[in-house]
Amino acid sequence: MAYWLMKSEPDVFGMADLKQRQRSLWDGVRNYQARNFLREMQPGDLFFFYHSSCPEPGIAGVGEIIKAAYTDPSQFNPASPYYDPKSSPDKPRWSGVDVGFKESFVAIIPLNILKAMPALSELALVQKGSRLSVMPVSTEQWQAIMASRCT
DNA sequence: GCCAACGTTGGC
DNA sequence: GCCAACGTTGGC
Repeated sequence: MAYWLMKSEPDVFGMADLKQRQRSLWDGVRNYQARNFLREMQPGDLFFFYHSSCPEPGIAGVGEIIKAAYTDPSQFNPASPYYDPKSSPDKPRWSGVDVGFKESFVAIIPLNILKAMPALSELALVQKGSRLSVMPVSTEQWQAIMASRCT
């Protein structure tokens, strides 16, 4: 079992949306490093749901990987913002995973708090200039974040 | 809205 | 293979 962190803009898809729908395809990842992490995910893995590009950036809760990576259909849909004309069905570029709702935090753990935690100094999220939207989280990092949330 | 940092593209 | 130009991310 592995731990991860995934970013999403809550205006597009946030923790509240996952809570309401309980299960969803996590699509639209268009970065090779992030995609490769998606492909490593296994059912039962847990991830932090991070809200980006919003008034209160931070970790909003926990989700679970329900289904391992498969072809992200949005890459073939010209009407989708995630459309990739250079991808073809016989050689798809991009993958998505199915995720499920686990826990919505009482309060978002804000980015500035995460940045101040010594246990997270190696986490890409808090490193200057990092834009990686899917990243692995170590057991120690996971426990440090879980211990810092409001209950 | 600004802008630093990054990833990708494409000419050479 | 280099690297300038461009588009995007994402915090502030």
